[in-house]
Amino acid sequence: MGQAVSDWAASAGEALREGGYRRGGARRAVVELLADQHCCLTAQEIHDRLRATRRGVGIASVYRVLEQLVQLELVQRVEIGDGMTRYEPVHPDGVHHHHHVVCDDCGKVEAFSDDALERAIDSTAGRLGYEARHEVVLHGACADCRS
Amino acid sequence: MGQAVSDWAASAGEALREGGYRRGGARRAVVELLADQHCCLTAQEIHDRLRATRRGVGIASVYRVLEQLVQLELVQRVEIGDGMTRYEPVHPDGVHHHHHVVCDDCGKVEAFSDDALERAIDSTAGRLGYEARHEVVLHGACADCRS
DNA sequence: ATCAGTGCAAAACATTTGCAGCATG
DNA sequence: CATGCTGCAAATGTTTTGCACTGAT
Repeated sequence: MGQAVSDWAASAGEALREGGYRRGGARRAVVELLADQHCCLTAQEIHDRLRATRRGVGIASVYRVLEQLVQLELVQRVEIGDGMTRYEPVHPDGVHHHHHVVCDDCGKVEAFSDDALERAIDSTAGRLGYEARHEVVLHGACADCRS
Repeated sequence: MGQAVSDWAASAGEALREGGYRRGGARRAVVELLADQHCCLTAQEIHDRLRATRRGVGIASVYRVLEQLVQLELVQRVEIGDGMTRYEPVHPDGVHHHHHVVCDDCGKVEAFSDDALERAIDSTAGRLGYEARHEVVLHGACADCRS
């Protein structure tokens, strides 16, 4: 995982530089935090973690940086239906590509991946004439909540 | 389509009656509007259409009725990543079950369905121990926006 | 030095809730 | 005629924006 993490931080840094962005403190802090994540975080969670571990970053800057990263396709939005948008790094070449299962009782979010599902989605997207990124969200009750 | 539409309105009416709900004007208006839809609408769109075509229904009532219908599993929420929740009727036995493709340029939302994709999702959900409802959203650029 | 980047506070939205009056069963 | 339903307005929670100041190049 260390490899992919630093890969992402490196690509992100390069893309930002090429985009003409400066390496301000807030942007760097958000990128570094995201590089350590493998699953999605809300803007508020990012804000809280940054306040806890290093110089705090204003929530407005968190949103601004996330928006820029989404535009550069370095980060993708994930919506699981609880009114808050989550964000997670997108690794090049689909590495670490995954989807999410949400427990509608306790709100827990887990990641999963499945090759057969990916193939089915690719073939469907092709049929529709979209070469597209995609998002699958499963909703149900997790093992803990069913017991 | 006429068949499924009236089926849904009928099931909805019955479920609401059994749930002990009264047939107030706002609830009836929202159910009737939804019965004519095959794809998802935002609360605001529902509010606007009701104001245009019949006695207006307060936006608060629109949200209240939608919440009740979601609880009764007559309606499901759809999140396509633009900050607004959409709602669409759920037909019994998975009839008319579908997913959504969103054009990230113009915002157009289209429905699609694909049996192979459904089978892949069912099998994946089973493997994860979730018997779950699911939602697939494809994001890309539509034919119009690419030309 | 310049101009992008940042934090704060205020604004803008989507959604929810309190409440007093209305209407269904 | 009692209680659920409704609309309005206010509250809430998330995300965006205005603005003056800071800091990277």
